[in-house]
Parts: sequence; C-alpha cells; structure tokens
Amino acid sequence: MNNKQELPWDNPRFRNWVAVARACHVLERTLAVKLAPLDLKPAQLDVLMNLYRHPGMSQHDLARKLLVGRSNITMLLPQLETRGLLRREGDEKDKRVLRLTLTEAGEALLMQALKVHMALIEKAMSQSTPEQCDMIGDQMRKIYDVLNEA
Amino acid sequence: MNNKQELPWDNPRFRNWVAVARACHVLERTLAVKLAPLDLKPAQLDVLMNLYRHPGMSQHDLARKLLVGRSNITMLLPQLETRGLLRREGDEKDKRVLRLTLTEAGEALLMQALKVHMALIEKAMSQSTPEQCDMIGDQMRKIYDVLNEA
DNA sequence: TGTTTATTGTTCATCTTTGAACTATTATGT
DNA sequence: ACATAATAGTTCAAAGATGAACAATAAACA
Repeated sequence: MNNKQELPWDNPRFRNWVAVARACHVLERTLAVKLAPLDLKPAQLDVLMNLYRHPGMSQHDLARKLLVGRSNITMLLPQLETRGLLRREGDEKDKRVLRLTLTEAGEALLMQALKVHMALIEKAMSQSTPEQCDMIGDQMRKIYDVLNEA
Repeated sequence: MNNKQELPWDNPRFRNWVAVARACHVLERTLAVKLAPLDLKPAQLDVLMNLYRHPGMSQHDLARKLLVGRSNITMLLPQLETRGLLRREGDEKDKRVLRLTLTEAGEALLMQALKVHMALIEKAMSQSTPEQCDMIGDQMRKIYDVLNEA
C-alpha cells in the first residue's frame, strides 16, 4: 500500500532528465581534465567567458549570471587578477561596485580555452542534427526561465 | 588578426550546450532548496536512488554510477548510515567490499524526496512534447556514452 | 606455492563552495 | 535633511569534493 505510486523511473520525463543531468556532469568533468594544461578550471573559464561578453560588469551581476553566491566571486577573482587575466576597477558613480574587464592576457587565454571547450562540445553534440540541437537549446532555455522566475 | 576564428557564441552547438548546462545548474540548485525540509541534499538523494534501484551494490560501483571518487562515497555514507537510512554489510566472499542496502526508513524518505524531485522535473519538462522529451533523452544518453568511452 | 599486481575502501591535506555576519555606500521615505 | 532600507563587496567558519597515499584483501602468474 505504500509505494504503489508510479515510480519515477517509469516516467519518461524523469528518466530523460536524469540523462540530461548525467551528460552535463560527465561533460563538466571531462572539461576540467582538458583545461588542466591551461591551469584553468571550469568555474574560472565561466568567469572569463562572461567578462568577454559583458565587459565592465559588476561582481554582483557576474554572480547572478553564474548562478553562484557573491562570496564565491570574491574568492574566485583574486586568483585570476593576480595572474593578470582581468582588472577590477571601482565605478566612479557608485563607489560600491567594481567593474570587471579582461586584460589582453585574459582574452588570449580565453581564446585558447574556448578551443578546448568548443572541441569538446562539438564532439558531444556531433551526433545531433542541427534541428535536434536547436530544439534542445530551446527547451533548455524554457526550463531555465520557468525555474528562475518561480 | 587574432580572434578572427569563429567565435563559439556564433556556433549553435555551443550556444545550445550552454543552455543545457545552465538549465542543469538551476534545476540542481532549486532541488537543493526543495529538499532542505527533508534534511537531504541532492548528492544524498542520488545515493538513495541508486541503492533503491541496485540493492547490495558496492561503494566502488556506487561511485562509478555517481561519477565521483570513492573517497567521496566514504565521506558521504556515514551521515546516511547514522540516520538509519542505509546499511553497510561486508561481503562474505570478498572481504574488501561493503554491500549497501536501504533500510525501511531509507526507502520511506526516498519516496518523499522523489515526490519533490518528480514535481520539479515535471514542472521543468512540462513544456516539451513527449516526442521532444524522448529525443532529448536519447541525445543525452549518446553524449554520455561518447564522453565516457573516450 | 609464493610473489607480484589489482582492487576496495579509508585517511588526510587541499581546494571549492556556501551562507551568515559585517562594512561601506547608495536609495527611499518622511 | 534625516532616519531607515537596500545594495555591493568582503570575511570567516563550516561543509563538500578531490586526489594521492595507504592498509587489507584478492587475483594473476611464475
């Protein structure tokens, strides 16, 4: 009388989402290995990527983009700043915020890392047709939106 | 002359995979919040789920299933064992391995947690048609296989 | 059999991540 | 203007994850 509820594993949505999570996990781990020669970790690559696309963003905005706490950013940035990969400059109008930008070296390392990342993703997604690939992206963006507003 | 390489963000595969990773991340974070009332974390839920489906599995096998190191399992299990959610019993034939099984309490808590997990996944995947959902699952399983053998 | 190699699980040091408390600065409301 | 709220970033302690080194046991093979 207890678990005559439908077991999740019989539910396609459940089984398929588990597959998504597992694929994500293994790709992340693989990326970490492939980035090791550049002395870069996935989390650090995420920082560089976001700063490249949004130069001058604040630490707060970066934390939101990366879905992590602000303190995480505080702990993460000094490593990269010391290596000369990015700059932190105080905003003039609002003395609380620090504006982040990549240096030349930061961009250069990012480009190298992106080759690695790109190659890995190509390998992973090469089995999907462009239509399938786009559909997956669309669904995932919907999921992100649904979970973020609620 | 430097980054006239195609930028990853122009590549559909890259953009779409980023969406997958973000969706995974936000769902994991949301799950953590929703599981908090049960005093359970996603990693612990993963353990319970695997033991339910594969009773008597070893720590080594569990680690492989979860894509983590063996030491991680060693650190994870005592919390659950102390709470009476699972049992660790030495294998008779091979004195190295410990066989893991859920207790009644473990199964009961798992069922509660699965309701939470299931509801979250339903919410996330409800925007996909069954065909889309299955296609996503198929592609993700392929990705897992490709990355795990290479 | 006896020796070498593999495997299971643990320990430990290290690194990451997290959230709460704190400081400094800006916004809001009266 | 002034008191109160909110916000950006930091600090710190606690929890989690990781990999290398280790002990006990089993397998392989000479």
